Amino acid sequence: MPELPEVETIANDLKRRLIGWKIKNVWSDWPKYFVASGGFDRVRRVLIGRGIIGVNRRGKNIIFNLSGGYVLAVHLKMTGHFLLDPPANLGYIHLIFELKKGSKKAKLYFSDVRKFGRMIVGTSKEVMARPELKNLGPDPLTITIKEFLTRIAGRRGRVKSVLLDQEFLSGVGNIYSDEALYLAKIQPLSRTEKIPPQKLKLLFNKLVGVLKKSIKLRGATRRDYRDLAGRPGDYFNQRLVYARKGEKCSCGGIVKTVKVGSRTAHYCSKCQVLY
DNA sequence: AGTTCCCTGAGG
DNA sequence: CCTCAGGGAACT
Repeated sequence: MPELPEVETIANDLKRRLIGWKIKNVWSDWPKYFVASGGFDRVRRVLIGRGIIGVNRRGKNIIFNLSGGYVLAVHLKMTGHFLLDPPANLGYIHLIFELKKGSKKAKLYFSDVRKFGRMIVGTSKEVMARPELKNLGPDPLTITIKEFLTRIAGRRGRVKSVLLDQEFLSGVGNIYSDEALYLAKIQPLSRTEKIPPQKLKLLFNKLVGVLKKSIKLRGATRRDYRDLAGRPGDYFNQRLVYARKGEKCSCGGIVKTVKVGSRTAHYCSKCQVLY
């Protein structure tokens, strides 16, 4: 599911709701989530009793800052999402955090059909030094256009692959790379080194624009993504090319797909230019 | 730079 | 039955 706008939505919700709460217990029926952190038993020992003092996003990761300098980094992968005391059980719950604040109690559920999610637990220093976090590129919402142009000038190859590379920029995935390339009228197989500078500038502005628009709409829900309350995001209904194969573009062209690596790119075969 | 795999479910 | 799915690590 989740790309930058979805993870941003969840992280903001978590921050608003959970700061000041304490982890009382942790349950999981899928200990594989914790293989990279020394296993579930160790993770339980580390987490139980800690307070939540902050929640942030780094790329597509949610970072829980815990008392004592510890952090929990969560990658939702394809289908993971958090639910805080949802009105209904939405299923596929493989992890539960029991929380308390004074005499109040709450349960934070992790729902994840495909069980691809990953959790990393440890001291802040330890976790941030791990390659999956340390090697993340800058965030598209904080990088300047100048930095973006410098970075992309150092990259050659298919622009779609470069946008998806988390070491280039962190947070962009299949939906928003397709949408940004569509808005900038660049065909996804274009080589970065052949795209004119003014078009790269446009690409960056369109990328930032579409990410911000989706954050306002609380993300895109195709199937699994939900916010903390279990509500879907609205961007998917307003998407331009993603998952619109065969539909007509406003220019009269038809939306086609092409495989780029292991991903499907969607583009208008008429108005997007191949460089 | 291009597969393959991790998992499960939906849709053709 | 088969292919595909918003991600990314680990392999050639």
